[in-house]
Amino acid sequence: MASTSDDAVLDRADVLCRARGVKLTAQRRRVLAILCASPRPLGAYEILDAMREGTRTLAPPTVYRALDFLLEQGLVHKLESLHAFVGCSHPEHPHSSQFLICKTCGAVAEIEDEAIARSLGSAASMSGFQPQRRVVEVIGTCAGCAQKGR
Amino acid sequence: MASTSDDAVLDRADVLCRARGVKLTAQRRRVLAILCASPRPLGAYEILDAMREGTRTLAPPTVYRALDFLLEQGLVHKLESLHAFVGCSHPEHPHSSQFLICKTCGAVAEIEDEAIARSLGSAASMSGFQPQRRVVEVIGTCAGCAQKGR
DNA sequence: AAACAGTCGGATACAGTATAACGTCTCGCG
DNA sequence: CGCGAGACGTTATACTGTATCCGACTGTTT
Ligand SMILES: [Zn+2]
Ligand SMILES: [Zn+2]
Ligand SMILES: [Zn+2]
Ligand SMILES: [Zn+2]
Repeated sequence: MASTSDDAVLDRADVLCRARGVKLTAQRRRVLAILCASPRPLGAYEILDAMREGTRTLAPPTVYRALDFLLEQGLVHKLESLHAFVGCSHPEHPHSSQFLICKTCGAVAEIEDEAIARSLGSAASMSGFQPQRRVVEVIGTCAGCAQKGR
Repeated sequence: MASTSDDAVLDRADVLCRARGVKLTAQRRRVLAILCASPRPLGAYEILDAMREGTRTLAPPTVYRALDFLLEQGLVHKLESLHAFVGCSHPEHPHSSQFLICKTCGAVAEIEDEAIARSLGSAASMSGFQPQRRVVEVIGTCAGCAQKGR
């Protein structure tokens, strides 16, 4: 993330949670803020370190609980191939997106491609399979790094 | 896996490795055999336990080294969302497949869907992204379990 | 035969990721 | 006020994966 206005994202998250009758508590908001401020995905322990800035004493479960909540609410995504988390770029509507992960610079692009979703869905239904969660992560080199690297 | 003839898979793997000038050693063959005999993906430590059957004393690096080799040779795949491994169902030709993972019975189907591959490729090239590895895992309910569950 | 290089794998220790279990505090409600 | 639910602190522990060092074996060179 690290968008032009992270505060806006946080405020939108606030509104979303209120509308859903769930609480974006201080800890949860803090985790979301840290993720949104990072240009690359963060591991749970990196988030933990970031939250400890300023002599706070926190343990892993605190972070994992906040992450569980944010994942449930679709405010963050987990990148399985990296064991890391990113803020969602468009949490307003429920979605299942795909990720392009640059192994050179670490940047991650979240895309929402209709064609991928369709082909995934039809492959599943051909097998009589009922999808619940989709993990689609492409690891490679982003446009910027490909330029430099040549 | 747990196909009709696991030995056949092993023998084919042998031939493949010989053709490539690499060695399918006893340990590697053993890991592959264990994976092929299992109806569901196995974690590294489950493989380790299986290999210890009969008072053998083995440490994690042994299994991870064998898995690294088998992954490089395309004889097994890693399921990132499960931290587990499966034998490949068609290792003869290099491929990048997709997985349907039933969270009820634990069974995994490896599919190779041209449409998914195409849509993934075109989404990447639209972003100028150069894919190297593709992780596509759909978690849900398989046809069999959906039947029973209703 | 002796020396050597390369690969495989045994063994110990450790790093990184995630959760179980239990206690406390607070808030909203009857 | 007394109660129940949810959030969070705290400790300990489980699970997943690596770094490192060393010894055994194989095939090659001299
Ligand atoms: Zn998203
Ligand atoms: Zn890049
Ligand atoms: Zn395969
Ligand atoms: Zn099933």
